[in-house]
Amino acid sequence: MRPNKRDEIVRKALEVFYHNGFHATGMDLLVKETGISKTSMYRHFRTKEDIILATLRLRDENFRNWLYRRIEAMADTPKEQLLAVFDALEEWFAKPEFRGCMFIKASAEFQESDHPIHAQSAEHKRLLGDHFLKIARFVIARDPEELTRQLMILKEGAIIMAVMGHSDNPARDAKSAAETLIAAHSG
Amino acid sequence: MRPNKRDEIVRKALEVFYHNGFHATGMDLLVKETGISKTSMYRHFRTKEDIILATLRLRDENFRNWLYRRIEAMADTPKEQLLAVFDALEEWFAKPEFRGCMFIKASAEFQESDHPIHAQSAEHKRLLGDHFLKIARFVIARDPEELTRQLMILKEGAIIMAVMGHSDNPARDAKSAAETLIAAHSG
DNA sequence: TGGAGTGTGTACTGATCGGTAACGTTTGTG
DNA sequence: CACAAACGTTACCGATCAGTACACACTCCA
Repeated sequence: MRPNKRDEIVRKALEVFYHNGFHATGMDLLVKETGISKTSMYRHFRTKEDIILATLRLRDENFRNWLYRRIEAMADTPKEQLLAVFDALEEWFAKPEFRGCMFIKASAEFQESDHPIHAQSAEHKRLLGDHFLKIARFVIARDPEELTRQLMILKEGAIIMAVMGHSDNPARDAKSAAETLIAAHSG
Repeated sequence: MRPNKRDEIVRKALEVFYHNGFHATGMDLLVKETGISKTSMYRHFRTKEDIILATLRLRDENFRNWLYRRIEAMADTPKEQLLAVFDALEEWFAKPEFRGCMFIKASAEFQESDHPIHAQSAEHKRLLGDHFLKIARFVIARDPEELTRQLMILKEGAIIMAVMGHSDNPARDAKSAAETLIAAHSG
């Protein structure tokens, strides 16, 4: 079997789009940065938009897998796992390649809510929320949905503050807030 | 005095950039949407980037003035004012022209942290945080800085969830979280 | 009255946009 | 070995990008 060129395109394009932005990355730059010919790209994908969608699918898979496994590795109980989300965020923010959430940026560049790219970004957040909710059901009995929505708000807010804010450690702030909220919901 | 054309450009360009995005808005579209000639724009501004920066300055002024006055009108005590931020957010999210936070979008499209547009967006968040901190000092004595950072996280997170999320009312979720946090910090 | 300053409209620049055509080369497989 | 699919290279397409040049109209003020 030949090494899968399509996957290679998606893998490399992901890095370029994440680092450079979507509109700001032209196909010529994509060719230069990935070292893959334009002919090859358009043999596997109809349009630039299709490439973007494929990178977002890969990013969704990579990020959710990483986060889920990370919080499982760091914590034993469901409650500790919910809090470990913010420890994982802290690790993410510290990575040198950290450039914010790719889906927030995608939905910022493609704003119409019925646009495929926007819809797919929203889907990523929905899947994350579903996973958190499953865990939250083990932690509290009354209104785990509200707690989950609030934890999502903390997570997204921490990401924004990590990109734009002046706070040293938004993940730690968010985690201590999460501790308070979980305690309040449990009481 | 002639009516100030420069201000008119900034006012109208603000709407177009906010609705359409920065990279996605070309100068020709800007001319069409604003009804102002390209010659006139380049007489008042050297580059498109200068126009963007001017729109962000106006947006910062408009938004902060609106928010500050709104929470003053809605609440008497400092604690109620901090919570009224989220009532104001709810009003904002409900506006038909709501398209998320212009500064989050700007910093998503211009990612380099030393880019003037990115820096100006971060400055907006800093000014907001400073204002919240002044109020928070009246509410709690111990670590108002941390509470402020957490409220900022809630605010930014609520905006993201309003744009991408599936929750009905992220502002309400954020507000109830803020109530819990303030109570915890006060106790 | 007559510039100076400000505005519009149109046409233009070179560069870049997303995407394609043609052609030769490599590579896995029958 | 032979063939076909996959790949790279190069050149190209029309459209659009940010920005400029030029001719002309209006208004203010000396």
